[in-house]
Formats: sequence, C-alpha cells, structure tokens
Amino acid sequence: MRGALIKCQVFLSSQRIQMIGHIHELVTHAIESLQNKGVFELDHTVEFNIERSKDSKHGDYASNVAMVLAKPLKMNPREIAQIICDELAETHHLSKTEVAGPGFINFFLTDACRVQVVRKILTLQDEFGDNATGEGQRISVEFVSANPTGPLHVGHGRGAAFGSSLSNILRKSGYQVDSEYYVNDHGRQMDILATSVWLRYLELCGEQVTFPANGYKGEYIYDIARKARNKWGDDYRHTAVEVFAQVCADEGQLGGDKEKHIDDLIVNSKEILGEGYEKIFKIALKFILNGIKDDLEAFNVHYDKWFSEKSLHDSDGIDRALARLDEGGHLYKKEGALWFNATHFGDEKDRVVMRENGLKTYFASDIAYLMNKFERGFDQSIYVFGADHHGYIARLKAAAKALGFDADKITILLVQFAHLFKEGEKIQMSTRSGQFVTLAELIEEVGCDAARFFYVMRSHDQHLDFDLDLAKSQTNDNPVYYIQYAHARICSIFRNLESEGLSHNEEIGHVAIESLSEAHEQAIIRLLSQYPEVVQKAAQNFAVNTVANYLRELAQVFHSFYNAHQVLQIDNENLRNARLNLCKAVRIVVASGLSLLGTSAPEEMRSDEKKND
RNA sequence: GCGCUUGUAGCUCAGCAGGAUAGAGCAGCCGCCUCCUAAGCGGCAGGUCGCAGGUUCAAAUCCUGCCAAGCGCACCA
Repeated sequence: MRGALIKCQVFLSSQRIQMIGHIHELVTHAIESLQNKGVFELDHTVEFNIERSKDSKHGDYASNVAMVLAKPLKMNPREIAQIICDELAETHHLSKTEVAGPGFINFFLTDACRVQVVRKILTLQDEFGDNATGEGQRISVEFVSANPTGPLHVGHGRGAAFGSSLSNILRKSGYQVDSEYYVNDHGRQMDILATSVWLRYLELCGEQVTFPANGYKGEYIYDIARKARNKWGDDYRHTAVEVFAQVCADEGQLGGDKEKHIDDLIVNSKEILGEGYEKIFKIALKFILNGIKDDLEAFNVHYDKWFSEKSLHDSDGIDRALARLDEGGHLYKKEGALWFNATHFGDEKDRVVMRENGLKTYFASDIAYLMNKFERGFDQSIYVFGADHHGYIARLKAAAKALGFDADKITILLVQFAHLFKEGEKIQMSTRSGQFVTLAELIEEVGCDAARFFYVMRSHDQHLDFDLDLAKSQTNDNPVYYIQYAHARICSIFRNLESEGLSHNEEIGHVAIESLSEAHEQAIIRLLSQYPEVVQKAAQNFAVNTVANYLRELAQVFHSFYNAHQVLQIDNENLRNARLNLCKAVRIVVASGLSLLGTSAPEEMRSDEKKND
C-alpha cells in the first residue's frame, strides 16, 4: 500500500511550528522516496514525532521515526535512522543531523537560524509569544465567585491568582476571553447577612440582642451596621422583644436549632422592616461587593463581567432553564420538591431544583447560568472551583447534557487548597468564628507580587504550602525576587550604558548576533526561543505554573551569564551590541511572562526603600 | 462504603499527549565581590519515581490491583 503514514503532532505557532513542519516534511519526503526505491516496504500507517530536544547535546529537534518504523520494517532502528538521514534533502536551516541513542534522529539548526529569535523578540516586543492556538474561539473563564457575605480570604486567593493568570495566558494564545465573577446576590446566605447586619445595627441603637450562632460574626458586620446607622439613624430600630418574637430557640438553648433560629429571624426581619429590609440588604451587599472588588483590584485581578445571580431570578432565566429541562422530561416531583434526574446523565444522584417550600435551589440558578453561558455562544466555558467543589463536575455536566448542550464545552478546573505556614507552623483558619486571614491582609503582609506568584507556582491541582516568611523574604531563596532581579539587572545595565558614555545600536547588534557563541549565550537563546511554546502549552493544558517554572529557568541562565560575562566592559563594539540585544530580549520575555502572572517587573530592586512600607 | 485528587531527594515541588544518564529550590558541606546591584554565581553530596503486576522497541509518564494521605457524598450555600 502506498503513502504510509504519517501523522505528526503539530505545535502551531509561528516560527517554531514552521520549523517542526519543515523538518517533518523533509522526513516524510525521505521515507516516500525510500518506499519508491523499494528500500522500505510499509503496509500500514505509522505516527511519528518531531519534537524539541530536551538536552542541547541532542541538537535542537529530534524524531523518533526510526524507532517507530523498526517493527513494521523489521529492521534495526539505528540502521533505519541512518538510511533516512542519508536520504534527507538539503536545507539551509540545518547544519547537521545525527543518529543517537536507541535510534533517535537529532537535527541541528544552523547558528544563523538559531539566533534569529533575538531579532524577532526585539521586533515583536511584548507581542512575542503570541500564538494562534485559540484563534477565533470565545472562551469564558469564571473564577472566585465567592459569596458576597464577607471579605475574600486567603482561600479565595489561589483561585483569583490562577483564574486571572489563566485568562491572560489564554488571551496571549489568541482566545477571546471573558473573565467573570458570578455574584451570589440572592438566597438564604444573603438573608442571613442582611439579618446579621440589622441585629448589629439594633445593638448599636442600644437594644440587647443575643447574636445568633449561625449569623455572620465578623467585625465587618459592625462596619456595615455603623454605616447604616450613620445614614438612617434610628429609623429601623425595633425592640429586641419584637424581633425575637416566636423565634425558635438557638443552638445551645433548650430545644434549640440554629438553622431554624436564623430562618425565623429572617422571616421576622422581613415582616417587621418591610421595604426597609431591602435597603439593609442592599447596603450590605454593596459594601461587601465593593470590598471584594477593591481587594481584587489590589491583587491585580480584573474582570470583564460581574454576573448577578439575582438577574437570573429577576429575568426569566431560571424559569426558562427549568422549562427547558421539563420539556425534555428531565424533571419530576417527589415529596413536594422538584427534582432533576441527574443520574440519567451520569451524576451519582438526582438533584433538587425547587424545594418543598417553593424556593429554588442554588443549583437551579447554576443551571440557568450555565444555559446563559451557552446562549452567549462560548466555544468553551471554564469554571475554576475550589477542590471541595468537585462534586459539581458531574451535576453541571449532567445539566448541560439534559439541556441539549455539548458537555465537553465545559471544563471544570479544581484548585487545591493552599495551606499558610508561618514560622514553620500551619495557620488554622475558621470562617465560622469570623477569624480568618483575609486576602487583603495577605497582600499587606507579603505584597501582591509574591502572593500572586506563590499561588501559581505549583500546579493548580496540587496542594500548596504557602510559606509566608519565604514570600516576605528579600533573599535569594525567594523565587519571585530571583526572577524580578534578572529583569532589574538588565534595566540596570541599560541605565549604566549612558553613564559609561556608551550607546546601544540594535542594528550593529543584529549584524553581529552570531558572535554570541558562548555556552551561556546559547543557553539563553535556546530558552528564549521556547517561550511561545511555553505559553501555548500553558494555554492548552491550563497549566499556569509552567510559565512560572519557565521564568525561573530563564532567570537562572541569565544570572549565570551575567556572572560569567561582561556586557558593558568589553572593547569589541560588535559583541557589546549583540549582547545588549540579547539582554534586551531577555528583559522583554521576562516582563512578558511576569505580566501573564499578574506580577510586576521592577526596573530596580532596592531593599532599603522596601522597608518603608 | 462510594466517588474525585495526590504519593518523585531530608523538606517543598518540576517532569507525566511514553523516549536517550529522573530535574530545581531549600536545608547540609566547600568556594567566588579592586569588575554592569552578592536579592547573584560555581562546586560537592543526596532518589529501588508508594508497592505489585500488565501494555510497549521504550514506562516516573499509559492500564489494573493493593497500600497511604486529602477532599466530597444535604429539600446547604
């Protein structure tokens, strides 16, 4: 049979891809030619790879083609590799090929070809690394979406850092990204919040109130209450006796039930306050939401859209979603509640969408929100959830299928918890008691840069130990500063350029670029050329941490170079300009990578001034 | 009990669309500032990739079982 083969994993993206495609073509032609000559006899298709060599000793690219062909051809892989090498057409991109190891073919680029990347980076600037992976695709990334019942705490920080960085990376890979925060501004928790605020307000008015076990006890509730009192004075004051009339006993009391207790209080609050309840509710929501927005801004996290759950209730969003499920015959009544037969679509149990008391569950809103996302036409919707929400995967996918949508368009990424460590001790947190480390406190403590970097430097599905002391330290142990320092050093070189009476001529540098033949320089060039692939791979695998790892590596080779070679203090003008070009390219890529992670790229590092914070 | 996730160096972790001798950082030991910021660089030492099978020319990587850890299994949000 003719035309055996040939599939190659093509990593698209400008120059690299072209090179891999080019080499792939050369190999394919060689094999076809050998078939025609009757040297190779193949009767079925084979797949082989052209991939970047991990070790520079193995050239720039390598192929496993000979090993894959060994079996069908019943020949020794090294022998096959040699035959293919001899058959390869001439090309000015490659300086040599060699057979190595068990039968790899290694391809070596010419020096001229390899150093091209420096010019490319200086030309493209911060557009270097852009790739077309997501061209023409719209993608929704939802993250954090914490209930607006209190300030964000450190548990939300990782989702924020990850989701924000992921959005940046996807954008750089050509996706049209909508980042969203789903605001749960409706439902029981919000009523508990409003009621908690009102009770604190009554306290401020001088009423004797026993605060419910299930209420929100944080100090911020007082802040909101104070705000309400400043605004409305005693307008909403009622006696404690009135408020607690016919309320079930609280936890700890005889026959007490904290859930029933708070629910009764909510009912009373609504009745007693009437329209006033809505006002308290709104002032609380606004206060907290503004706080959340401020915290996220300070964390360099920005959203395209704040999606209100309430809007789904106010519009016909939820009703339409439920109607659609009903039309498909996926809803049924049982014991007064309305159920979605999620088990039919792979979930482990059916789910309630409307409770016996007539209230729609959060899951009903989730379904409506899901439908809304599909209706907006996203090619893909990413949910970033905390790992404790993994039960949601099956039910969301079940809902998507039941609604008639393609469940594969939903991707749920679970972010594992981060454990904070201080002085070697794990910090315990408990939201119940209102004692937790807020995100704002964390930023205050270690700074935005360190916090964001630490959160994403490990794979998102990996538990993370967050060492506060390390994040705060301004030493070489701290990876953030290590990378930023590389950037600052380069900026420093360019600052010193003028004071040394020198100047930078990029053109001279470009012409002399091949004089960068030192091992350190070659290592930097090699790494620089990988940046587009790193970004692309990070986008494809939703692996933000690979960017962090890459930056550390790049910083490392740069620091080595810096230590081994002078840039300014050399007489050879050509070499000096070539090295300046190289430094500038590193600076551009480091700055680009750091910005993807939402971390700044400072032009200088000054420990003395740092202490003034 | 069922489900999801994770077991790699003393510690924290990379690597996991299978590939050529398993990598970093910290901690330990030994070196480098008349030179662009030593927040840096170089070197030494450190691992039966949880255990056992299987697939493959090739397994830390894929499959199965077991062991261990974390999380989840509400008419809660």
